[in-house]
Amino acid sequence: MREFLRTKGFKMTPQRELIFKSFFAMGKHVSVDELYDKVRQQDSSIGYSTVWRNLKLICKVGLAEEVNLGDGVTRYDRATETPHGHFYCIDCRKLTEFGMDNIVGQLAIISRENDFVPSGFKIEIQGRCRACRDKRAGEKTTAESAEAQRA
Amino acid sequence: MREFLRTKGFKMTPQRELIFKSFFAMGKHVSVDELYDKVRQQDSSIGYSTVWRNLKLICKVGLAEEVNLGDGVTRYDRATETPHGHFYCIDCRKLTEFGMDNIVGQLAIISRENDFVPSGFKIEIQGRCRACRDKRAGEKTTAESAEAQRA
DNA sequence: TCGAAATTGAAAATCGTTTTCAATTGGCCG
DNA sequence: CGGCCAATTGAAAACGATTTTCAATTTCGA
Ligand SMILES: [Mn+2]
Ligand SMILES: [Mn+2]
Ligand SMILES: [Zn+2]
Ligand SMILES: [Zn+2]
Repeated sequence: MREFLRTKGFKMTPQRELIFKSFFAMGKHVSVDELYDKVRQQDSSIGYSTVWRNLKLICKVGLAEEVNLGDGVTRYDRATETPHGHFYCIDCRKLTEFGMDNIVGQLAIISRENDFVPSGFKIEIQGRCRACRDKRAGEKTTAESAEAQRA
Repeated sequence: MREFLRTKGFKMTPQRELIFKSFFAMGKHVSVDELYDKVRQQDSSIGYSTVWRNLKLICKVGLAEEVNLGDGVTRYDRATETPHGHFYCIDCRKLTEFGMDNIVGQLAIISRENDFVPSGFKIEIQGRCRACRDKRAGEKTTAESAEAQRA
């Protein structure tokens, strides 16, 4: 890692090392805050901006990319060998992944047909995960059928 | 329109009427600022928050939906009969649309296979549009081949 | 017409992101 | 080894789009 960064003109520091390690140790779709908290457990002197900057760096060198779901927080997703799409539960906001190898071909075709040179594909499927559907079903029978405020 | 809103429990006002009219008269993917400017040309007394609130309302009643591209501004896209995806040019940030009827079937299948009940699909293809590619080509030959700063 | 509920506009509050700046550190060079 | 310069860090402030607050006004059904 140190070497990898050096070739790109970046230096290694204790903070950076801890941040990188922690990021890759955590699950996918990590927010700055989440990583900040995590890192703080090891070294409470690390600043927020350092975490943020290194997350940006991780993206810049191609090891991750930002995921934006319109809910106000940017999440960082480790780069994967094969592209994947996201299921975004509109209730619990959990992200789940799925492969999209079969679809990528079609997206490439569509791009070509539209004289567009693609560099990346994003597929997001919104809906409800099993857990939230079950929870809803339970609540609906129990509670009144009045207006359920739009989640 | 007035009637449509009334049935949903909303009132009509001069401001609202102008905002709705203007929104649907403008092209797709309108931001609050853009609509605000547009509306102001007709009635310079309308407040920013009123425009914002009505844009939200338009979404709430299903006539449009927010589009988030991670560039900091939320855009509002008129609801279309058939779902469509977006080409997002990483140079000029222009959005172009494409139909995705053929792909929706597959996304539905993928969802079912993953025990996820979908309510919406989003496909975003990032890359470069023809205009920006041509522009780049021109610049590259003219200028030096030094490090092109990552756009 | 009356009044409750919705709407409006200005201003302020939010809040995640990004920048600033002085101090510190990493690592290449001699 | 030192020394030096660019990179990095941390705290704090700046940003900026979004959202809320609140008093005043308006809508529309009873
Ligand atoms: Mn992912
Ligand atoms: Mn669109
Ligand atoms: Zn869920
Ligand atoms: Zn372009």
